[in-house]
Amino acid sequence: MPRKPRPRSANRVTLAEVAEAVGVSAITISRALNTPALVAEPLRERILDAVERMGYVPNRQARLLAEARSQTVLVLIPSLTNTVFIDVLAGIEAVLGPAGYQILIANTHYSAEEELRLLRSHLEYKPDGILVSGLAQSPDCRAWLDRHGLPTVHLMDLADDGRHCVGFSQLAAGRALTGHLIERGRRRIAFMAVQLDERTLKRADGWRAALGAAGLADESLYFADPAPSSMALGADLLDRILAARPDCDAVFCCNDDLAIGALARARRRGIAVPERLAIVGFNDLQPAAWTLPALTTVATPREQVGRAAARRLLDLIAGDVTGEAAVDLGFELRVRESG
Amino acid sequence: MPRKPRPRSANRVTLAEVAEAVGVSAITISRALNTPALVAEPLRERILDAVERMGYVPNRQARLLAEARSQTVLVLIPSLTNTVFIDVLAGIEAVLGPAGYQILIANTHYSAEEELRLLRSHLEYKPDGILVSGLAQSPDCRAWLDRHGLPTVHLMDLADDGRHCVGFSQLAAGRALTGHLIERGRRRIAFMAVQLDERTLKRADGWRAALGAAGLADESLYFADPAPSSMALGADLLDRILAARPDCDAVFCCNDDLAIGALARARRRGIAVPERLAIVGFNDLQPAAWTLPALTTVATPREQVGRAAARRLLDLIAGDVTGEAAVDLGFELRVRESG
DNA sequence: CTGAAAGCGCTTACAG
DNA sequence: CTGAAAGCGCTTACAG
Repeated sequence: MPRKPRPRSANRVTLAEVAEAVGVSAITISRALNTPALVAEPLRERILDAVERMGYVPNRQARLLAEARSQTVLVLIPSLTNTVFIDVLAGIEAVLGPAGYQILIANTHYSAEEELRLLRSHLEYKPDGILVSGLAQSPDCRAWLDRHGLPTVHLMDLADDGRHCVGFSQLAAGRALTGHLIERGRRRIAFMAVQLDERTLKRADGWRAALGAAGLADESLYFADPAPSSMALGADLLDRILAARPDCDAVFCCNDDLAIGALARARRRGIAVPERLAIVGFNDLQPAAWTLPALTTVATPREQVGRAAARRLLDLIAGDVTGEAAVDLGFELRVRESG
Repeated sequence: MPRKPRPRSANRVTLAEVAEAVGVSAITISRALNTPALVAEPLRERILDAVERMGYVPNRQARLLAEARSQTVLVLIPSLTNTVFIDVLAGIEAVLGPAGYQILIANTHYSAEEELRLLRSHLEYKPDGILVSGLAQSPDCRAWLDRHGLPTVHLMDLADDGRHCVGFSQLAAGRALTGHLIERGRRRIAFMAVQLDERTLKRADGWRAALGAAGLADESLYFADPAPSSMALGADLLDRILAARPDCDAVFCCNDDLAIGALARARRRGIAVPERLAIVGFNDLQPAAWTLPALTTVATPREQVGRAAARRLLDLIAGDVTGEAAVDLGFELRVRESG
């Protein structure tokens, strides 16, 4: 019994309709479009004319279903407003776009529950692979990834448990920046932590390691706030730090936004930077080079991470699992004027 | 003749396989998942158990195809690195995500050819609607949109030709900011234009209108560079402007990034801002409030534009075409210290 | 409450 | 060079 025809949206011309119009079978239309060499010249022209005239646009959903593939990659990132991930995304797009993949972006808003929810719902798109930023997935999330055996590459950090990842050592970067401050003679170096995601915590561990090695460890110089990062928060936290520890001579802000806010507040308060107080950031986003004094920070290879991770994922999808699991792209100290 | 089975990727459990395992028909599994009320309690439990145990994840491609809908919205934006569009995207996501839509982001890189190419290829996803930023699509692009009769909402600007759009008047904003500078006694106000997209050109028209009305028109104060925007470019253009017009007493930078670069350069050169030279930006991005002196600029309702446009699109998709075609969300002068 | 049939719009072998 | 048949994995009516 034929089902009742459902209303289709305007202009949803199908292959069958083009076929009927031209007077050939659907598969010939398909071939004229996908493997034109297999269709005789004059017929092909008539078909392409009809396609143009009728405004036919192939239905990708149907094609992918028939081909039993999705040509889709899922990208799980914790934030869209954080420039760091935009840069990573740009790198991913630069590699995956030309490779014909559709990128599905899921914003987890730094929440483990959101992450699991988004992962589960987006698995329905049957992605060929997944790019995840951060290694701090909930155990549930990891279980799902493992279970579905989907090629997965982690972004922006390094793991040593065999998971594929492309990034750099957040801990080493935190240690290096702190080491630089120590070398410059700073002795009471505060750490300003916000958001408190895995990467921030590792930078803090690096700060602890460097302070410990120099005999300067002082946990009362650790200032944490779980709120999302912003310049305003950096300014406010600077006030809190100086109120609690007026003897502090340097502040390691866990990212550039905080540092820019802290720097502005310090200057408004008439605190000499870097003479009286060093202020350093992390990431080397564009504005870091344009503050006065220019910000000392750590440059992170964000776009390269995106590109390398995308390439790695394409390899994994193709079944090539050779090579190191963890790809370290390093980081660079950018010593400018603020510390 | 049955076709040869193609290899399916690991863990691609299908509805039919779950059905076989449970010993019922596929449709019953589908019902247990989508309309559980229609399946008897004990059977439903057995089914959900099997689904969980087998790690079944429905194939959205197949579902959407069967339902003859896509539940997808295409978003065409000119840039991902420009924070303006990230904010708009966040607003779109906030509305469309909860509504169950998948957002397909296509980055046109400010290129009309890219735009047309991306539009054509993404039409294959049969989106239910389109969100486009800017009104400057190529005629080809507009022809495609018209022809396919897809619900479309334009972002961040206003049109008067009946197209649906949500934004504000770029021209009026440019005029207002220039008017403010004139009121403050500036007489030789330069305009720094980059990228030269439609929105920038309209801001420049606003600048011209305000200067003209005050009898201050001077086209030699218009400085344009088609290069992409950056703080470094803002700094360089400031040098060029001052070299050509050392008598200039204000610079209207067509966006905040340029203004931040120009401001930094001016201060490095020892030029007093705003006393000797006013420098103003556009958009009121986060850093604008944290420069020294703080940047005078125009606040634009980016996230609200995203939200309102998404809601508008949902209405259009639902067939509701009542209401004004152009929704003006306005802008706000943010007078700070730099001009 | 459960199922057999048909269909969504395409592509992949296999014939001819 | 072109086509009839079967299938991708799901859902929608219609029966019972």
